[in-house]
Amino acid sequence: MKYNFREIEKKWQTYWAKNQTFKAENSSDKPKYYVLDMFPYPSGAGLHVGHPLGYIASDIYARYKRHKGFNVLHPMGYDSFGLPAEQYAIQTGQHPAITTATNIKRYREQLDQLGFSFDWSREVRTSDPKYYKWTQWIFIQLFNSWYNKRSDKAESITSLMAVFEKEGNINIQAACDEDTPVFSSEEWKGLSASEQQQLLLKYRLTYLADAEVNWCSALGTVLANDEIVNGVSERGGHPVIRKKMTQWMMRITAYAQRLLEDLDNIDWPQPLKDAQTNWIGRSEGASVTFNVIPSKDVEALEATGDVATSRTSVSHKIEVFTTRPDTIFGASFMTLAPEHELVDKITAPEQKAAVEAYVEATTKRSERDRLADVKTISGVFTGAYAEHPFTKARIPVWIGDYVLAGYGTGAVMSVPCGDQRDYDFAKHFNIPIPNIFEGVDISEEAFADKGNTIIANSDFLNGLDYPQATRKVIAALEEIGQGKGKINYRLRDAVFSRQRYWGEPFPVYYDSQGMPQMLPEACLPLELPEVEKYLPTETGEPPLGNASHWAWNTETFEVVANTSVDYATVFPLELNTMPGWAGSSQYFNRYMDPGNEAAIFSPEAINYWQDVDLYIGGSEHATGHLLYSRFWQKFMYDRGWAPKKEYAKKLINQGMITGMSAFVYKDQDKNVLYSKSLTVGKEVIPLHADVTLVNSSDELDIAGFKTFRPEFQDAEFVLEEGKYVVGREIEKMSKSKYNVVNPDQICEDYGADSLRLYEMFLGPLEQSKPWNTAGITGVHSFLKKLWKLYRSVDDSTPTPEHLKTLHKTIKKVEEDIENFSFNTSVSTFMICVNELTAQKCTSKAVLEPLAILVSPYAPHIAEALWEGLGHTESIAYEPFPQFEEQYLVESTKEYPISFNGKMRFTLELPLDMDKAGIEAAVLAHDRTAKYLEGRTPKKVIVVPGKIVNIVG
RNA sequence: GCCGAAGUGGCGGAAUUGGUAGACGCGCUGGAUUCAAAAUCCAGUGGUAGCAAUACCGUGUGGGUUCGAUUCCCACCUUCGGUACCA
Repeated sequence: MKYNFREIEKKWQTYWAKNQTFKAENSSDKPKYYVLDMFPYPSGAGLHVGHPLGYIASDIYARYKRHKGFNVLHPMGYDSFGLPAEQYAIQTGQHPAITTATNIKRYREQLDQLGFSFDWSREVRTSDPKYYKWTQWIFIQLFNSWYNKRSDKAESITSLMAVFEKEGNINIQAACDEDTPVFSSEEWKGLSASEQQQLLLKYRLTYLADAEVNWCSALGTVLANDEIVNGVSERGGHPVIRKKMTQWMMRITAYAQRLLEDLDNIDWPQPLKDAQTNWIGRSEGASVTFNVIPSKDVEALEATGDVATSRTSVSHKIEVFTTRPDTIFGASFMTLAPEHELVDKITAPEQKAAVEAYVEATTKRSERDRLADVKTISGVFTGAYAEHPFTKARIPVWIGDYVLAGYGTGAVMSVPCGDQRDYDFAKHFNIPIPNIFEGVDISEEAFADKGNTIIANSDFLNGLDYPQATRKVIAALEEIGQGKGKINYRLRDAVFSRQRYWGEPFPVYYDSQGMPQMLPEACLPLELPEVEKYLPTETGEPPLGNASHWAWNTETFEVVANTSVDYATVFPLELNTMPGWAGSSQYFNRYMDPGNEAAIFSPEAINYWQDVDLYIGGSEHATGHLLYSRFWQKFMYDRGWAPKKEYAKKLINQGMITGMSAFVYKDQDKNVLYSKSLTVGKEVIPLHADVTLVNSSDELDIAGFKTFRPEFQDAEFVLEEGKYVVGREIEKMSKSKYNVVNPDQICEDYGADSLRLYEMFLGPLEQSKPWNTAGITGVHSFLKKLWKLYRSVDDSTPTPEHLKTLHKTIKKVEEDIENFSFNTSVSTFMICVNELTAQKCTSKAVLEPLAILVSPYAPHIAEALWEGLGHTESIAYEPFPQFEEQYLVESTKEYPISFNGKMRFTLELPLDMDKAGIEAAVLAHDRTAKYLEGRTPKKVIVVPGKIVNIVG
């Protein structure tokens, strides 16, 4: 009987669905194991062969764990809010929900045909009100929480209010806004309700703030830093500018230190941890306050030369952050960011025009321009001076765009001898460069090596190295009240508002004072309303401003809010929606109890499943989803809802499968296309050709190409050796590059099992690799051979050779799966089948366990073979075979040999060989003999199966 | 610039703690089968020299450690990711 993969795969997919073979229960005698994939955004283009790579790997592991006796949770869902569906709605008017539903249906068909063992009964969709009810719920919890730095966790806002009542905020240590004033219990009580709310906003974990945001006018929305690539939007590549807007923010910075520290406790790829570490960007140093000398005093100072007079009339303070407080005596100027709030206040009248012109020029420059020419040094003197905290010398205050408003305090003390940017700036504007390092030449460049520093010309720091000087100067600064040790993070609070339609609505309304209020939980979900059009309103409101009717639980709201007025007008609702990462930040926990309508998940469910054991997905989410979700998890942990600080023990980044694009070369001026090697010395424009029009020897189907691109109907094709040869280049798989290979066609031609095996066979899971369909015949013919092997199975006793082949395979496959080296186990299967075929093995005792081994990789054929062996149940839960060493050493035994603890090699020796024989064999070993020449070993120590020590 | 990953046949890639480099697959060559093709099966396939046995050279480059290095150390080159004036 022929290997009819179409029939087999269809049959077993139906069987699994019908019998709910992979449904996971929330309790079991078996140990639990949770295998998670990053759920996809269902795009209109459907899946290409690159998408399932991680899903195949996780499916193999999930199936393997079932064979190993675990209760496996392996869910799948859709991250179904997002921009493309909305853009499509703007263009066509079709509601994003319809687009999304259609796309999901298509995704589901494609996923189903690959034979994944997902528990579909737990599917979630982030755009489903039943799901986003809980996204809104988390938002409310964040709003009702503050971060207590003493207990180092998030706590309920009511505990903070209780403290305010009692003693104000004098003893509170919290993650809060920089500008939070100090107040007493009396002052607090004296405030109006909305003034109190205003203050509380400074503490809440999600808060409303005027933030400098990345505004993309083409998309009509703000973007997070990780949604911007090279200064343009990740989606669409539109320009992005800085703009101040009132936005919902997430106080992720409260968790900066814990997000950093806990990286040590999770088994995630080092490059990904490094990316998060850099993104959080912890730097240790000091904050130092410089007093600005009022400009009227400056002239007096110059006249008298009396530095001390300025002490009495200090007005403004400049706070800076520095990682090198030890170099404070080398500070010869200060630089403020052009956006710094003091710029207006301290600029001297005679410099006003120049400063204003400079500020104007910088704000006009787009982020992109600023990035493009980082090498140009620019800046302007403010005419103001600050006073050195120790020497009391006057230091000129400059502004320069190399100082960023968004980092630290937006101001630096410039130490040209110790920092290259300060050095370049000083050189450019002829500012003195005092040298404060012992025995270092700074005539050409700054000296920034803090490991080799001995401080000089620095008063009480002379002769100290970096750590000593740092400690001493911080102590001195604290003493005079002009600074302290400080840890600064690059991580910013996350902007959480998007001016889009297709996202989660905020469960927020604004009261008569304009203060944000959370909807009562009973009103959730606040459903996304219907709108006439998906663009901003005429008044510039986000698309939700077009909504006339909001679908929310009005009755409940009336009861809870105790009002029966027409709140839709009295209480305006928040019109922004949440960003893409909102829905994906707790989905892994929702899978544990997806149908729960009373809670995001039950305590029983999360206490049973705890956390994800294995998470597989792309590394592109390193500083987005994978950071935000860790943040929310820690919040859920702090508030007692989740039992684990980290939600994923182990994470693997699967590599990208790239496409092999094909190019034709058009003459720049004429309608002539040159074959690849004829382009030398010609001005040609490379154009993408559809890869399906190119055969395996890179020859273009010219007739097909003319149909594909009719504008070349009459073009002249210049051939080489009678062929038009295309150029090849490896690029990301994308519709626009015409290099997409579709899994449907491959399933049709070779079957899902072949595709699964081949995707694994392509190379190491974590490596990116180009797709090349040609090689699939290899794994496909392996499956055919496997099928053939099971044609005549009998109860014959396996020979030692059969058993050796089998157990060798068991051992290798198990090791490979545990190490995620799926590519090499496919090779192992091929070797196994070739050997068993050559050995004419028909023994059920060998073929039965082999079917189980193959089952995680090629589940359909494994089920069919299993059935052929006379079983009536699915193979999915059969115990994984155990290998036995004895079968591997049937005829010979391998002795790894260690010589003087140094020399090591492996000898294959007969099992019954005695010591003398082994010694002789060791001496006969040619490489050993070479070394042993002239040195007679006294004895050979044999530890069976382990080590042979030759003592010379 | 900084951080990270990786360089092995014509191609994708194997190689346990340092121990016969190139497993397995693709491709290619030759053969069997066939009227012919597809499919299948068998043999060969890193380079150079040689009829051959065999010899020499070979894991990005140059050094080093070692009886022995794809593997460990140092320097450099290249490619790919991430990040970018972070004080």
